[in-house]
Amino acid sequence: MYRTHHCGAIRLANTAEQVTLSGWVSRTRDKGFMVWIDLRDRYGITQLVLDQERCSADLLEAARNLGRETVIQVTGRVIERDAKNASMPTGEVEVLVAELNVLNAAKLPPFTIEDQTDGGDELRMKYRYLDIRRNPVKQNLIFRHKVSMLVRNYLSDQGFLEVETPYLIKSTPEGARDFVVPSRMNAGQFYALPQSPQTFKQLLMVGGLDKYFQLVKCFRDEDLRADRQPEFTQIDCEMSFITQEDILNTFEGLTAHLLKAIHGIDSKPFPRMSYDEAMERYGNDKPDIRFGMELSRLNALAQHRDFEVFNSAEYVVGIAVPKAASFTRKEIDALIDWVKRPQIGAKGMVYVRYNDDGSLKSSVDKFYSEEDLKAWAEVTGAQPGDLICVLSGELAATRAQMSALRMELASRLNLRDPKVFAPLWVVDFPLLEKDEESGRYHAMHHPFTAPKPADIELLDTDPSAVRANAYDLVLNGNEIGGGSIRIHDRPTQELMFKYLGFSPEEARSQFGFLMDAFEYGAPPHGGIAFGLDRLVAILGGAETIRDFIAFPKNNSGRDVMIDAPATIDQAQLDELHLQLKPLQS
RNA sequence: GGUCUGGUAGUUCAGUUGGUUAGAAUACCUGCCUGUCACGCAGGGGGUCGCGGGUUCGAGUCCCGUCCAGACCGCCA
Repeated sequence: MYRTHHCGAIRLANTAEQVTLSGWVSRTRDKGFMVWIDLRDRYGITQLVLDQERCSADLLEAARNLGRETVIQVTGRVIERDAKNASMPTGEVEVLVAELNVLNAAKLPPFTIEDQTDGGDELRMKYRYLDIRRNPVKQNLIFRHKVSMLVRNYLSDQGFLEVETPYLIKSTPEGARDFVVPSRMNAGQFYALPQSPQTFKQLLMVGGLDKYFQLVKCFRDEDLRADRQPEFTQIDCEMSFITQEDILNTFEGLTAHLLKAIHGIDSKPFPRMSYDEAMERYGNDKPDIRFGMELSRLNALAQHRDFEVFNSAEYVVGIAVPKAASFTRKEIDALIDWVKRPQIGAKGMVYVRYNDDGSLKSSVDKFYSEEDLKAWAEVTGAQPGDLICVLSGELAATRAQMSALRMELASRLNLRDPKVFAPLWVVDFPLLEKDEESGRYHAMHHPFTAPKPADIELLDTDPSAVRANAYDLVLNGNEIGGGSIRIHDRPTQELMFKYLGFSPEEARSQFGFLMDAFEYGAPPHGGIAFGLDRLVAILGGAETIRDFIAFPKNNSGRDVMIDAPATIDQAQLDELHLQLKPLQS
């Protein structure tokens, strides 16, 4: 028997019991006459003690020579400590070691296995199995398990069935790039890994399962970000015989349940905002509504003066930055440089200091009177002590710039409180989005999304005005879920593919199975999918999702621990009927 | 595909205007230490300054290229 107790389990009540513990040597404190060892396992740390009087010289010597992370088993008696440590759960007791058994030696780890490790990210990823021994990472994985179980139990209680769908499916050109898998048995043919189980869950509805969910891996071969991995987990859901209202209520219920269970927060009802309103007020379809600084259109007030930059702009927009009038000239210049970086792309920034004494001072005083500036302040809601930032230019680009500036300033001013959770439904998304390069329309959500019935006639006249029964759930400025009511009849789906530029043949070869299914009694249905990794990270109060994934990929999509991806040998290539082009060098 | 930041001891970092033998902390090793818990004290070992080229009397430092890492833009139906 390796152990009678876990390392986090022993208390004063166990005093005088003989116990056997197994775990890792976290730290030894060697006073010569006496040695303490912090023995660690998943459940906690128990202090072991050995000394000259109560232990043999050999045993003491063996204990002094234990290196960090050695796996040991000890047997001994639980005793009350002379000097207690109130900061740890097992701090009132220790185990007086009678037997010590080294189960496995350990090389010196490349970084310290401590909550505050000295290891950098790259090293931690390379030795992720050591990183996972650290409390912060371990706790994140435990937290993720907790969220997953809350989701599973909640949805199961609501009558949802978890059904697995295949990972080896078919590539489709729409949407994200697919990861492909060559087929050995079918020369020259490839599977694709699913970007989502979208069509399968719709077919489960046609199959009459009524309510489906799955915690499922999805794969997208696109560039990574701090919050984006090539393989990620979705909470994928679909329901039959429902309206958009039913879906919003059901998953508002799920999300509120999580917020209540994890943070004790009552969050219902979630506010709702149309896509158009979100864009107008925040310049963004996933606004962080924990703070203000809403966008105000200043065209009417700022144009028709002598300031050509504004006069020639499609859109002039301002925000009131609370208590920022005290920014120094240097700080404001730095801010202007920030918005002018290529990533943001603004040409410049006009600012107005609304001083505490009520006076207004701007970078464009030459063109605007104090009366003018006062009007800007009224529209933006600026108070004395605030700073008004104004950008101008083409509508979509300027909105994006101002949205980025708003988020940046909120971060700098600590307005994004990680303890506050502000969920928001964004609804009435446009059905189609014009791709400026190709001039083609593509589905904003996906091609199975139903247009709002009232807008269908606009498809021919004004495609970008057609709204969809599509919705996103936004939490603190992050899109954590998105879904739609689906098309469930063949003619509408064919029409949609036509508008998206599919030939009838392309539509049939790629999605014929789905449209065939629609002809055999497909129920009205719709659904939603949550990004579990991101949801867990946000609920856990973190920015990056990587620490909530046991074995994440790095920025370049590499697993630096197993060193993947990697080449395969010629025999494997031959078997798969693949021939590699020479690599460019 | 692009922009930016970084790469110096096992690790995290500092390294001034280009100038003597490249430092600190921590980790590690040795010794000491009668209640430690980030134990303490004393001593010690440890460097291809990512790689290649260039400028220079002289390069960790400047220039060019390249590789790696990170953040972001594009991309992510």
